Amino acid sequence: MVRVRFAPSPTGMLHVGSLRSGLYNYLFARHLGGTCILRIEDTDQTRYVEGAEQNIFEMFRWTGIEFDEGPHVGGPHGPYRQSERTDIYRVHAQMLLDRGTAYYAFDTAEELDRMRERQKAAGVAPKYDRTSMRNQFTLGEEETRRLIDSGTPWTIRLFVPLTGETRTSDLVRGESVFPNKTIDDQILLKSDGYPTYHLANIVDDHLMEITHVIRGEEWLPSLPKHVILYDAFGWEKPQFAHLPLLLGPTRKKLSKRDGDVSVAEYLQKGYLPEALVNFVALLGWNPTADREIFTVEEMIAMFELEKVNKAGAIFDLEKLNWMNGMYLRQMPIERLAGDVLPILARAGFGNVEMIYAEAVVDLIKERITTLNDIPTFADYMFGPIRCIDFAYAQKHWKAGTQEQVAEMAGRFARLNPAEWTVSMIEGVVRGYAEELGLSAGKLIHPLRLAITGRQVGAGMFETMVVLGQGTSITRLREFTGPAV
RNA sequence: GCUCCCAUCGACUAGUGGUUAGGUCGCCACCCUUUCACGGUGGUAGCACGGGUUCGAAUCCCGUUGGGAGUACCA
Repeated sequence: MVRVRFAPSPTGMLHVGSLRSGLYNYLFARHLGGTCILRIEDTDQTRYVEGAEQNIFEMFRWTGIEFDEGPHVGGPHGPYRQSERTDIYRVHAQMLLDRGTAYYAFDTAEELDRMRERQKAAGVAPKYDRTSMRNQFTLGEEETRRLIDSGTPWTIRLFVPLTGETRTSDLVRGESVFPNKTIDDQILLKSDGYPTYHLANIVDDHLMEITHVIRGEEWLPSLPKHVILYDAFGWEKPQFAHLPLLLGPTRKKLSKRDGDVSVAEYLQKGYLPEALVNFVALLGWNPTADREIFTVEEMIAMFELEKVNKAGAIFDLEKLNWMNGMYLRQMPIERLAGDVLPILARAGFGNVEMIYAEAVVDLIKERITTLNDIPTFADYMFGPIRCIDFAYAQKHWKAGTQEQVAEMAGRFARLNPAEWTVSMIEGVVRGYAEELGLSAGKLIHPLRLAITGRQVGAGMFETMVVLGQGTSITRLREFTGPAV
């Protein structure tokens, strides 16, 4: 039985890269009928951000990705918050101490800084120097005991052999070999009693019976440390799969500098969760080259780690926008209208009827990229015209136009309410155009101008139907040409 | 600097020795048309470079170059 985990640290809003990692874990587990767990890695007291954990839960709920075990749902391997497991890590650190694969160190931050400066000056790679720093080996057992008993702050470091090499294996990248002399004696237990990622992660993955570790490529360089740790404990290793990074436009790891990187921002901007998930899924994984749009169910059915790419992928907003538009057009209208009411309210259009919102969304959904575009794209559907496209007005509002518009308003008024349909309105306009010997466009543009104030919009007759007979006629009668 | 990873159109990718190197986004043109979109059609553009291996390399090997990640008592 396959068990995977998504293990974010609550240090900020959930990142789109994290969303993808979580998604891949979820797809992988569901594909194989396994279990996907959520573990909160909150071992850094200094970076803890209030509300971050809540944001993780909320964003995954928004995207529909569910975890089988986690702090929010419980499970047989809890607690799922590392800050609640500190005793476990301490016991395991002691196990390593007993086996001689870890040791006490007493160096202060300043001493370590000086060590790195010396190494840098000497042109050597920065790495903890076991032979010259203050630790169990240089101080001796007795002094070590005395320091600990006297309350001197201490840490526990991983003992990495100076010779030999460590081999790693990765499902997407294959085998790699790391010279042991380049691997640092990583701190496992910090002086504040909390574990570092490396210890907590290995211990929890083992205790939680994780079979596959699927995580970002930024962890690849520390994989040998993890391999050494598993061996030090004498534990069987899970399989590893390091995912290609999500990149910004400059090909560097996607970060805040590159714009919106948190899932919450895309929610706020009116993107549909289905579109975001679909988009992010295809960054680094491709089930088949002839399709772009997939439901989560389809992705689950097709997901394979073997099809995950090695190279990083740029997060391209243009394609996300296109994809969101695709989803917008195929989404059930009721669902969209429900989402759009709060957006309208925020834009100052309160008291909009659900049925009316549905009609407007249906009218313009082909022309917008996100739901947030609605209040600005079609403000005239929710209140009086706010602005007039002057160039458009100049082009289509000529001498005599006023009278033609008035005539059409009169004819529209003669339609009974049941006749307020696209075909009837169109009939009136085209009929009148024929009488005048004009192309219909000569009349439609003035109509559009008087009713919407701008050039770009949905079909004119459809717009008038949604807007209603009374409002349409009123606008035609009250419009007296572009203000000068 | 050191360690590791990576390399197909501008972007996301298909391709696992023999293809006119395919698809999608973007861009351009045309069609549809009351505008803008949608939709349809066509087009633009790519195997980083150099050596091998092979009858034959985008595909395999080596090197170069380029890019990235890591190098914390952060994850």
